[in-house]
Amino acid sequence: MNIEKISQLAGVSKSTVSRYLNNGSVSQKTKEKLEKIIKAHDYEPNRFAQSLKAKRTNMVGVIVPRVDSFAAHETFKGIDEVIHESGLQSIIYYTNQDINREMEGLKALFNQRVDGIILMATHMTAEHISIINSVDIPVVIVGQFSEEAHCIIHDDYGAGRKMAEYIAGYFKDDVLYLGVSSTDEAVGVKRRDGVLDYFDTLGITYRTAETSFNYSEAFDDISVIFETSIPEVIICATDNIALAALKHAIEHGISVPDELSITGFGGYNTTNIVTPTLTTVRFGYFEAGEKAAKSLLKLIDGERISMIQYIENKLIKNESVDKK
Amino acid sequence: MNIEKISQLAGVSKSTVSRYLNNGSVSQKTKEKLEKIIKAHDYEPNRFAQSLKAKRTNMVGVIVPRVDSFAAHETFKGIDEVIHESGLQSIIYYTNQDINREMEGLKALFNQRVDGIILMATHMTAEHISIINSVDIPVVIVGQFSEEAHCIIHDDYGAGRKMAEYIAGYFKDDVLYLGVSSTDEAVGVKRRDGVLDYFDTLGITYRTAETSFNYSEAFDDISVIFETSIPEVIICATDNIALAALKHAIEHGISVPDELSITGFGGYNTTNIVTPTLTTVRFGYFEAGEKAAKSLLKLIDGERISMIQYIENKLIKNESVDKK
DNA sequence: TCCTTTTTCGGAACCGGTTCCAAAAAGTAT
DNA sequence: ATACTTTTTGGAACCGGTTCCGAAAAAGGA
Repeated sequence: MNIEKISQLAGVSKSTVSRYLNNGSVSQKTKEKLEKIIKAHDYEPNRFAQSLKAKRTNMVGVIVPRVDSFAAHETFKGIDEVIHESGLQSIIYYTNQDINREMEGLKALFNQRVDGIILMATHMTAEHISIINSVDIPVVIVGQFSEEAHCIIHDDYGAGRKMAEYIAGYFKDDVLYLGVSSTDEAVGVKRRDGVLDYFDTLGITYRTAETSFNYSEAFDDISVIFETSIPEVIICATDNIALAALKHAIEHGISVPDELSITGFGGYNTTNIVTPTLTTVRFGYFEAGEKAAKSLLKLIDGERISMIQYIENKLIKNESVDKK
Repeated sequence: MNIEKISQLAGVSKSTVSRYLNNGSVSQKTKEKLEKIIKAHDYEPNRFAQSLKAKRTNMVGVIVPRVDSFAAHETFKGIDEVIHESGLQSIIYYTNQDINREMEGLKALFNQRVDGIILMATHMTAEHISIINSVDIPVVIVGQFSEEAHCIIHDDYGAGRKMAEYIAGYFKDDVLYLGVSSTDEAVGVKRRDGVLDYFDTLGITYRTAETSFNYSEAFDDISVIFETSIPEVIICATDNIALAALKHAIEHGISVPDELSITGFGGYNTTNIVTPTLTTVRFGYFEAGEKAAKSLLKLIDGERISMIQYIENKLIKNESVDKK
């Protein structure tokens, strides 16, 4: 079934059917006739033929570094919900955290003629920017910051500060901040600075250390750190790291939160499953995904939007902090 | 840049360029000439134009009920890896566990002219089958069984049996099997029967109860069950349920595994994060995804494959069982 | 060298839509 | 009824490829 056959059945021309299907500048009579025939044969126009001549392909590309993290999931769900509701399709380009495949993905999706791309970036490089500029379709970055692209980011500095304020209410010293590499601008730098700047203004003394995003690597690092001395409170840059710290503490009979308080960042589901439940900052991952998709749709429609949009987060006061 | 321009630059006809791009029945000389020109302008053929005339769209549809479970993730990763390596694109149709959207997805993806569909089904209904039959492209179902469709399934019965054998080595009575609704054929029926059939042959006495896949609902159900009496060992139909049981035990000062042994099924990452680590059966989710994708590609190429393929699983002996 | 076979190539139709333009029909005002 | 405006419609070109078919060129054989 194609537009030609429909037009023959209705006794009109192809162009009339096409017009009916799109803007609809068609008389009431033909409209009704076509509606009936199209429904009867449940005809749907061929997307490829449509996309060939028309500008829009009604597909958006989503570049996803991983799918096995809470943050990535939630963000993806937010994106998909908006895209799906708008009647578009999302094409996933999965990179398995390989930053080179992010570049590939940008090019490949552009060549696919998607209408726009959402990039869940691991971190931004100059090469990213240059490809994004060379690709003349809208691109929205979610989760990482860049001055030269539209991006949706979490208020990591604010999150750090919230946590610092909360911790400062109970502890004045012997704080350990366990961060990640500062190659990650959002988590490694902003989040850390949010915490430490506030401690600095209050004159709270702290130590810092660095580990990996990976659970087992973090676990090993923590074992080494705790060998020398165990702090009163450890502020971990991610929930995963905090979970590793918790695991270590339980294994070594260190009571949490009585002897050691632990906090994370993220608001992962697992933080409510472990015992004690983990104090953390919950980020609006889902909202970020939604906003990214909505922003992309606006850009596709030619609207102008602000280059940076922030997503709120919230301190979740759970059991892993000693509220003495 | 399009095929016409390339052909003009090379001084040959469109058809020659097309032939070069596809089967390649072109003389060595023109081959080299075209290669150079195409590389110089980094030309890539328009997929929509290609798909219009040619049969294959080089896109496969993947219907995904959820992305926030370990099982779904791993399966998806397996699928994506194979699809991506084969130079195809996967279009995700996310259903958010709404079974009606699975039907929608089948129709929508078919209308999109994808070459084939992988369905990560929640459970199979007659309607599924009828749609799958009406859609005349290959469909592979992963994770659920149906006699009338190609499917990749986990050996749930075998997994149940393995666990039963292991548990039977330490416990002879006071076993609780906490299952899920038998509307879920794989988990609710097969997995349960694998456990209970073996217990029956050995004459081991047990109780059974039923709960939900959902962590919090399971948690509430467990609280009710444990009010009357606490068994020596609880075999939970999923890791999530087992985690809920563990949580309850820890909260109520029930020592695991000394007073209560707990097991799950799934092999989720979280089972190694909690303390004690959880004894479970690890399913080959990633392999299932891979096999589903490979099978689909074969079907697309017109090969015949067997209707049912099983994926192996493995008992993981962790700390949550009392090996007295 | 001539004939036959094989390989390479170009022309044209086609895939299923969209869009522009001019013609036809309908509506309105005089 | 006529002239003018607006709405509706059909024809044809086009999007960027693929594919069939027959012609031309190259290769092989006698």
